[in-house]
Amino acid sequence: MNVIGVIGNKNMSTKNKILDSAEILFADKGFNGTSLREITSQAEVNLAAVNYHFGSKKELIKAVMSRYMSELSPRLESALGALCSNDVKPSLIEVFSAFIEPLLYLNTVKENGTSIFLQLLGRGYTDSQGFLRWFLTTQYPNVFIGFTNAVHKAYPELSAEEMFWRLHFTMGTIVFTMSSSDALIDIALNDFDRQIDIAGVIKQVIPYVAAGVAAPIIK
Amino acid sequence: MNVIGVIGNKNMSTKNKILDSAEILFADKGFNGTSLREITSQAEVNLAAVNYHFGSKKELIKAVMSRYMSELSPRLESALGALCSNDVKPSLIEVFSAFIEPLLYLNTVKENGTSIFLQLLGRGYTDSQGFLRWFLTTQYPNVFIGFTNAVHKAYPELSAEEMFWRLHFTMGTIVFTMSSSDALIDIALNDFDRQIDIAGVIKQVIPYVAAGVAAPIIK
DNA sequence: TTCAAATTCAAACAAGCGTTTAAAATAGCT
DNA sequence: AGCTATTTTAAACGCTTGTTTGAATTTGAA
Repeated sequence: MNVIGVIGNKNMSTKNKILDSAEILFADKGFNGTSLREITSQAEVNLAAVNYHFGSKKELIKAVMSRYMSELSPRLESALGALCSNDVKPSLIEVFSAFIEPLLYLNTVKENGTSIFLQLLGRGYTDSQGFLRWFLTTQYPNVFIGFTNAVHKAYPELSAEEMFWRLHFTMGTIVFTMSSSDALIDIALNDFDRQIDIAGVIKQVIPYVAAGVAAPIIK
Repeated sequence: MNVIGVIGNKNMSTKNKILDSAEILFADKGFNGTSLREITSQAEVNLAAVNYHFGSKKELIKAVMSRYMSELSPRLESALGALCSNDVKPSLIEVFSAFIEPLLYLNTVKENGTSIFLQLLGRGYTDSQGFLRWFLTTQYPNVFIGFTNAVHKAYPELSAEEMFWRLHFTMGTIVFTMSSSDALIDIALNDFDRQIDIAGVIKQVIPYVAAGVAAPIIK
């Protein structure tokens, strides 16, 4: 039994049926690219149900993201906080590895939850002209603060400006990779005959972003 | 006088007026997010002109990209080819730096050309479910081959699969950063009182991606 | 100048969008 | 069972989308 919604259960609420269908379609085709009619017909509910239960499409998008963020945010905060609370200086690999457990936890909450969430995150940064970015940074600021603090502890020589850019590069790497992870995993399967899952992609990306953030400071 | 279009010239062709308006709107709001009516009214041409001159919106998108790729592709090929033709092993910094001159050349071809092109590239990878990615990889395969060869020469220990992932991470970093570069440059201006331009962003990103690709191989 | 080709134009098309409405159905409490 | 509040439903709303049409206009060579 899932915490988020109930898969394949015909007795679940209209609200959750909509959320479950919406998140998959949003992840696949973007927020702008998915219509309410697609969502409601896949969820097998009436078209008007979205506006009845959520008010508008924009509020539905927020609700889809909040369902994941409410699970992720506290776990991420405590994992990052733990790195900063003791006296030993963490490595950047450790900082980025702090994301693994909370992110993979989403897989136990919902089938493919990790992948869906990261794809949604990617969509949110490119679709809809940044309104979702605003929503996340204002609604869950502690995640960003905790992350910044952890990176600063691991690499104090990095100036605020350099850290700003490198964290955004990192965000870009993760978000872009995940928003096209399905296609990339397909290519990897064809070209290298290697079955890879979302955890495998995360394992590949962490050394990359850790090295990027740790790059020598340019003069 | 610009190679691509003519800025502020009332005597330019309808076709170029459409292309000039379209690329800016596409870069700013994405392909799906920009309507033909926005394009034609900003270009001060009739709505039907797009379908008359280009056939469809999809063909217009291709034409916008092709105008830049035809300038960029040969310069990129020769810059990357030069790295591979002699006997000295290039550093990864050199490989990525090979992109700078061809990319900045787009600025001489069109005002803000570099920034616009990179934003369009970012849009193309997330909007429209990857049809533009297909278009670019099939239409300009030599750029990808040259890049792969150059990276292999700089870092031969990297397996094909690891290189595949790291190049896609790199692509993600660049493309994502550039598709939101306007917002990022604004934030940098507010938070650090630093005027930064697209060339400045490129300078920041190269050490990052070079270090990422050069990261130690995971076991 | 004439005439055919190329281009521009206003208008309309069919289709899809998010949202609203008011009636019908259901659920939950007394 | 009866009544109220909640939820579901079909239909329509007003608007925007990409595309097409056919007539008006401009262009360029003979």
